[in-house]
Amino acid sequence: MNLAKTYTPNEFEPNIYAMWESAGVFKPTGQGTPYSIVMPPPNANGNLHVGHALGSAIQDILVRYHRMKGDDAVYIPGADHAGFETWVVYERELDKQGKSRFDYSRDELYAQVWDFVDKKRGDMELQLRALGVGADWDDLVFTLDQKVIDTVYGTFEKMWSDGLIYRGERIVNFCPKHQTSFADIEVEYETEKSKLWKIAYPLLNHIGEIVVATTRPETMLGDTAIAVNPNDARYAKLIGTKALLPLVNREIPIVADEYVDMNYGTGAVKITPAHDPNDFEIGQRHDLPTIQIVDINGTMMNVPDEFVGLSVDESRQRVLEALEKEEFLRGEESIEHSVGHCYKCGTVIQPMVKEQWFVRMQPLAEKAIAAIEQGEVAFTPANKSKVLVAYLRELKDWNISRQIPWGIPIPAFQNIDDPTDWIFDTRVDQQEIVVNGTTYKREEDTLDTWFSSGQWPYITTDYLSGGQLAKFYPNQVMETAGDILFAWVARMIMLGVYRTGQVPFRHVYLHGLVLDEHGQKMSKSKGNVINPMEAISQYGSDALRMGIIASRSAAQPQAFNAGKVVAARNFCNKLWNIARFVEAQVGQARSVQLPEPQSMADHWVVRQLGRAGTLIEQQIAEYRFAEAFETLYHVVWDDVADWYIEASKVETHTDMLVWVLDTCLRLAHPFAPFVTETIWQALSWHDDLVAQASYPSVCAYNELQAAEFSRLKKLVAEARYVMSELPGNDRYTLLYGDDSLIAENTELVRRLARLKEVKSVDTARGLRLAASGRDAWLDVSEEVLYEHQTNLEKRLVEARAQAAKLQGRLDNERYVSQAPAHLVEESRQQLKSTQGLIERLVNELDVIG
RNA sequence: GGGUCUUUAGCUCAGUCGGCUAGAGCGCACGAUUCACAUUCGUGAGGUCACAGGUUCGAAUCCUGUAAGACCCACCA
Repeated sequence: MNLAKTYTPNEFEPNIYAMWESAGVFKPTGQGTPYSIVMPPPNANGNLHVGHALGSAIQDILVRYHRMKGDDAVYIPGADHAGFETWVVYERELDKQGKSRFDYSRDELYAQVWDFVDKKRGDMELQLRALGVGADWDDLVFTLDQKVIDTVYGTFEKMWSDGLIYRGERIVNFCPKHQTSFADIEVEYETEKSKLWKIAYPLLNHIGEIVVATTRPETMLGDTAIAVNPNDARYAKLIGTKALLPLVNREIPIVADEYVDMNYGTGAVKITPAHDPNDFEIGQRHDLPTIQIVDINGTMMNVPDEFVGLSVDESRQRVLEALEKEEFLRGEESIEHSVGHCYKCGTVIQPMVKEQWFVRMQPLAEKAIAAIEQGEVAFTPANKSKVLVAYLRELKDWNISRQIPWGIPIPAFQNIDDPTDWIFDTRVDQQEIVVNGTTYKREEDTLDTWFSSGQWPYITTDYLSGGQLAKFYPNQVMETAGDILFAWVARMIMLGVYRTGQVPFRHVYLHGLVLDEHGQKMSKSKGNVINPMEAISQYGSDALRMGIIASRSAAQPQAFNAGKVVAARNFCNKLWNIARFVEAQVGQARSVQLPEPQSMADHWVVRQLGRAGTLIEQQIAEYRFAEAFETLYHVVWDDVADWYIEASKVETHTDMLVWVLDTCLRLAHPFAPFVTETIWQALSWHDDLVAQASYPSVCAYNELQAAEFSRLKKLVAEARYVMSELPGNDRYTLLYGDDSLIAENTELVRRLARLKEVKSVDTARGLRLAASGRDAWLDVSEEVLYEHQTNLEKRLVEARAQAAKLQGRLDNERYVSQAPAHLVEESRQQLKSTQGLIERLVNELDVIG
């Protein structure tokens, strides 16, 4: 025997992977329809999490399946430099060494992080291999590879000349801890309890005061106006006049702006253009000065001496105290409002005015919306298309500047003599360049990671340069996590359409968040993180793959279920043992041919495997992976192992056994690549690898023969059931009369039903197996027969209820006239067979009674 | 404020176009077991499909509303 007695995945999985790689099975064959999936590049700064196990299992199933179907399939792997994410990790490392980013230049830091990531990246790639990911490693793209940077710069230049990229002074989301700005999408809002303070500003041209309401009193130090609604009668005559800003004693105008809600607060709003997005816009409309009062460290500047250098929170307290003392406070009110936080460190985001690079989004979004609405990209689940379009419609300009050293440098230079003169240039390794006698200095910011990863499909396939993989663009499927629909999928569609004129992929499949076993979100701080590598060492890679896709539907946040992983491990063990049985029967070296079914069990198993194969194809085509796996699980376990293998112990047809196992291995391969390959290799029936084999061939069978076996199964099941209801554990004899199905299969029936004996009799006696409708009895004693009477009565009641229900349905004229004819016919047949059952049960009770 | 999703067995979840007695895994109960596998085999119990209406010959499935929960978006100072 080549197959060991026990199934021990950890002993063979690494070798199997090495075998695939050295045989080059993951390379596109150049034959067939191109089928491509590009891996969402995992962050190169750490370990894979369980979400990767789910995503990569689905991606790998699709690619392996399509390869077996004869497509020219490729799975392009990647690694993400993950700009800000990695920077956060590295900054922590610096912190541990007692260093800070300010101890080094941008170029030095870039080099350090490069080394750091280079070390980490290998781990991630090994982990993907452990998951069985059949990716074409030679085509791996790292998001800082030269070709990525070249393409990204090409896009930047095109956008620049198309007027889609501009540099502007805007309110940006700024994290004072990480000292960088963010895109809107990177800010996490949380609802917090706070207070709405009312502050009196003395009027200059009238007697009295105007009271404003604010949640951020400290920002009053930067106020440059008060705004009221133009239709607000209360303030009408104040419009155009001035008020005095308390504590600062600055004269500020009272302006009218539609933005102000008359019904909220006092109807008068203090305007701080430098630190609030709405105030900034009002400031633009009314030509107000912008005074920055919070610096990049989150401390106060440009304010009266007593507040300079205070943090925002301290400043709030001191301002309130001062206002109280000078009697400007006019009350406070408890409210709830949402506050933006840095999604990495939780620090409160400070909106502040900065000059940054922005992408004009609406021209890009419009084209993406059109493509989505025309169905050029399909979504699973389908509703996500609507959700994405709604997002795109509201999309505002995108801040792509990041004040961190780790990332792709922004390819722009500024005239040292004219700050408004910017030029595009890719010589970002030089701090200064001279163009036509003018000196320009480098922009020190880097690009938002999503700006480059948003171009992933056409970069990885070398589509723009027309490389070897160009035919794989657009990709067939983008499989990724549902929570990056906006951040990534949206940008890939927009940039793909912009740069290539076509959508980057035909289908988007989104998987949901994997929660812990109790349905809670996993997090390091809760300590409930499931490590996929531990699951692999415990149960095997195949088991994790199947266990994690089982019972899971698209984009649904669902708990990790270790029970499913165990069940999948047991399934692998079942496959293993089917193979061991077959090996023992037929040996290792032999050829696999399309067999000719002989016994009715042969015909039946051919039918079952054929049906399952077709069903799995449909289910994969509809992205129903959990159901496809369930189909596989049941055909292998229930049909093949529990019935066909058992039947073959009575009558062995070796060619058929070989074909059945071969078919199971092919069907199972996309789901359980390691164990199927291990068996395939151990048996030596083929010279190739199952990873390169084709999807199972269909084998002809006779439906009548297959149906005969189904009838036999029914008889066996009834015999088992009736015997389990009988007292004691005796083995019974089955008696049969004029019944050729039993007569021709006495040994099969005896063995499957665990009977003592199966023999023919002239006169009926004992307990009739009524349900299966065969001419068969269990040879039981009078007492047992009598005890069994109640069971028969119970079944008779059930059968009569069923018959009444069917009769009622058929008596309903509207059912008969309006329901589809085949359903009506089906009901008639059911009624007939139920009536037959009732008759047999009544006879049986007569005999006993 | 707007939107998306979820609610089915003790637990975690499937259930496609509305159509057989609503399924799976785990768990539970009873039984088996030298002959591929205790990572096994057989049998069974367990469900008011969240709730209330409606449409239909027929609803877990479609419509309306209610409740509970999850998530996303949004500038309400």
